[in-house]
Amino acid sequence: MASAMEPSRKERERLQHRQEILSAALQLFAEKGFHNVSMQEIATAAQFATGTLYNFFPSKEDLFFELLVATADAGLDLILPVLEGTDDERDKLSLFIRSHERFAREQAVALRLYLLESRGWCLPGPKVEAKKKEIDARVTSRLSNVIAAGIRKGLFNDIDPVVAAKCLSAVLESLILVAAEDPQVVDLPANLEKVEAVFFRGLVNSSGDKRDA
Amino acid sequence: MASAMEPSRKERERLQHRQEILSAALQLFAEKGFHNVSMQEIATAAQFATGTLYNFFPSKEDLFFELLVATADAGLDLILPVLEGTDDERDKLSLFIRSHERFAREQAVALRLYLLESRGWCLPGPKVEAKKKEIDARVTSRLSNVIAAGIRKGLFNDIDPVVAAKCLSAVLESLILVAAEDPQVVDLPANLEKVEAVFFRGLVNSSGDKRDA
DNA sequence: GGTTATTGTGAATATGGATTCATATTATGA
DNA sequence: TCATAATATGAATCCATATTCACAATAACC
Repeated sequence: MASAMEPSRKERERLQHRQEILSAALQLFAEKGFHNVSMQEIATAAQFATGTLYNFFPSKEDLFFELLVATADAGLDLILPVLEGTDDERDKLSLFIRSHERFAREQAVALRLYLLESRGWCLPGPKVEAKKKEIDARVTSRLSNVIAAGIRKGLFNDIDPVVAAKCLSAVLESLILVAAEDPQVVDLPANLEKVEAVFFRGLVNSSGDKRDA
Repeated sequence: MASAMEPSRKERERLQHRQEILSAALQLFAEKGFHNVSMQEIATAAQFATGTLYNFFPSKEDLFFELLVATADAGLDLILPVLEGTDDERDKLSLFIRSHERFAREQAVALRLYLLESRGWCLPGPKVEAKKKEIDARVTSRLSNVIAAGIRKGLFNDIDPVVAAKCLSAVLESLILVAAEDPQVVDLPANLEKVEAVFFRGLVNSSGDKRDA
């Protein structure tokens, strides 16, 4: 048996199979939603037998939850980092908004999974509920911190940062969701710019004076 | 048999029964979502036998669809009228935003039904899809017309009216949905005011000059 | 009261799909 | 090559629930 260092070929293969199942499931869930995809379907798509799925995941719901967590975390890792650093808060927000384009492009499928299920009401389970709230809290908190900092520096108008943060993320989510439905039709970058315009002419203090902190 | 004028008692009773079924179903669907409510449950709640439901509605999906249409239309009738008239566009938008409080209060249940299902992905059926788009189009079109008018009059900054409209409705939907989940915790009127602040400082031309059309 | 039409009933049926498990296949190590 | 363990298989099981339908209750009309 291999040491703990190097995963044996067998272990790697197992992981690989696991990934293949997850990947097939992701495609299907994102396209049709939890309730409209059967384990049969997933198995067929992943080129396994039905029973095999249960060697990897105790239930359909667990399989789904694992996907949800993975995709949500990956998404956040793509979006949240631009809010770090000590840059100008306007730049951060602008970057944040624009980063949703890459997000939508690179993770269209994962995104659909996350947004569609997290907004709707298809799943029971306190696990999902909890995860959803955790994600929401993470985004809102980072975003509102940035906005609050901007307000302190006099870059932004004095507006409730939490409400502003929620507004912004609601808008971005809805925009991205529409864009994910038919990417050809929607010009996401252009729309993101327009959203930025809407919010910035609201948030940015129009008289050019800065107090600076 | 009664004339076409006066619905007979029998007819009225039948309508009444129908309403009772619809009402029970609304409560349940709004609370648990389409897939997590059984016809048994609805029948029990409405104090009928399972089979009786099928004397009124050909299928579970039809029952649901009927509710969706009814509640959506009622909601729109509550919200859209404030956008009519020749008032000041700022007032109209302000009223529009504030009218969501009444909406949330008076139609909390219907609202949950509509928002939860329309955002998620629980239902198949092109009928539902179509209705959803129709509703969305109605709201966006009225709203963006008002914004465009405001822009022409110099009341608002020159921002893409359609995008602005979509932003606003996305924000209001999300706010209302959260408020519907636990009405005690969320101070909806206060939040609506804050949303108004966010949007208005963005939309309202901060230099006080009006061009007027 | 008896006859017929309408409406309600709920057990029985049908279906879809998640989960299980006895078996087959494949890998591992001697 | 054989014995054993690990995986994979997919038909069979089980369950939930939408839908049906033969029958019962009720109302309408004579």
